[in-house]
Amino acid sequence: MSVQDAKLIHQQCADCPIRHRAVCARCEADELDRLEQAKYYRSFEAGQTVVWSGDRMDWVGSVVSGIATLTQTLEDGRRQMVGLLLPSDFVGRPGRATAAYDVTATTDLVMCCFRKRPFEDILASTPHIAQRLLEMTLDELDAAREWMLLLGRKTAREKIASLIAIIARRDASLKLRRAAAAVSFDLPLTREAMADYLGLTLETVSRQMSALKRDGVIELVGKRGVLIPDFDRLVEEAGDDSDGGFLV
Amino acid sequence: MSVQDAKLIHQQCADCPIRHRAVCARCEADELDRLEQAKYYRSFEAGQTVVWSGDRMDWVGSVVSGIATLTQTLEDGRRQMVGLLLPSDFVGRPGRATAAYDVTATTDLVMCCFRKRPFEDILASTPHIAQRLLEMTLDELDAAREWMLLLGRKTAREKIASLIAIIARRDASLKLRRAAAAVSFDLPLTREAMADYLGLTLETVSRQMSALKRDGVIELVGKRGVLIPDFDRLVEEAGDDSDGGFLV
DNA sequence: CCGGATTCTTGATCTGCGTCAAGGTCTCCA
DNA sequence: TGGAGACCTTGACGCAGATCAAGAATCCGG
Repeated sequence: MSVQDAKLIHQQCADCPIRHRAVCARCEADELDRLEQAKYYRSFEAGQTVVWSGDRMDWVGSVVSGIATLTQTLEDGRRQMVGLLLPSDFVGRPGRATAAYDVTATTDLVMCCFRKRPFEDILASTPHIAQRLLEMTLDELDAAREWMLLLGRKTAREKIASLIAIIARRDASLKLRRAAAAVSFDLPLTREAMADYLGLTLETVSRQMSALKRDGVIELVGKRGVLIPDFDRLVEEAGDDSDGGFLV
Repeated sequence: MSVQDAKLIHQQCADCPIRHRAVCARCEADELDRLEQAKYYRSFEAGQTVVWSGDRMDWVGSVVSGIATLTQTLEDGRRQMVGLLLPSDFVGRPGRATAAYDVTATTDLVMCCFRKRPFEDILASTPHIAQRLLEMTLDELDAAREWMLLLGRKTAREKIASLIAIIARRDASLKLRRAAAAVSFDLPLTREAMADYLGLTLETVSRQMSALKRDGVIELVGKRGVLIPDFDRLVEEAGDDSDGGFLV
């Protein structure tokens, strides 16, 4: 997808906190212009690193198209993914100079960015954006906490089922919603990335995928394709308490 | 500690987002009064449940004194703690009607509460509070992500060392700070609560505490008391990448 | 359509932590 | 001060998932 196409999508995206014109109906015209001037787009190829943890990061932004991940690494190389960024998700923290996590594009990626200083000014002067950002941050916090339950207490099989359910839910968010029909989609993550997300090894991920396939919970088409014949069955395997909620 | 004492502390607490008079220098007097009227204090005994997950929750609040925990539970009883609430920490989510987690007092606890509706009005009309809340929520999100790394990738020993380091850091936050002197304090959590926090069993927690003691990393005085002869050594055992950061 | 690189699957074996079980210790209250 | 109950420690054993090691499927450029 080209940056131009992505910008077009961006115009239509209702959730992105950075789409200022839509968010803020009350702002002064010159304020709007200031904001639009500060805005710029950046694109990355699949696999590229957007920023490394600890790097200076003088911008904030949101994902326009594609998928990115946030990961932390221990010095001996153990890696844990701590966030999955989808279109409209926000990256960067007002009031912090350096990146706290590695940000990596797992697919081709387009982001909409602001230099941090102007953005902070805007944040201070237009309450809507701070409030919208607060809401989004609270959602992320809920997602992170749901994920803590997964990491701390679920079995490998439950973890895999949870991840597939989560991806299915929002990949197919419109189609699905309790439609009993089978759902299919492509996993946007390698086995290794799944392992990093779930706190498992790549081998265990593969084994449990195979097990779920053997038990008829999912079907695999090629490497990345997944078909879910019975979504409720999958959710059951995920062992979710709160009906699965809506992670990320 | 009595509610009166706690209120007194509350007056002095600079971090609490709810201490409106201190936070907002620009508000109108009648707005202040409206806020102060809506405010009330509640106290709980150690072990009491503040709210159950799923319960209607028509208030928000912040901890004045004592410690509370947020936990999630799978239907078969597996429990994971997802938050530790210390004085000044905020509970409840503007724009949500029911509690998402069990909130439990682990020590005697005093909270400062607002009915949700008035609080939301105030939030909408006074940007400072939304911004302060955003900042706090971002901090919590960082803490949650650090915790995801711990849950997903650290060994039992590293988990214990991390938890002790975290508690030490902010329990002794003033005294410590690279002071080479030994630090000692009381754990505010039972072994079971520690296990729920770390995604371990109570037995494993106990075993690893003993192991750390045997290896001279910590000393135990009574059940709850901990003494850390060499803080850097402890941090090393925690395996932390980013110098341990500052969790919660 | 071929060959190399990546990514994924599967098997064998090992091990850290969970589980089950039996005491021991601290605390609190009479 | 002593006894009951909550809380903690330690041991023996088993198993889920990690680790080590081959292959097999898929992708991709030539």
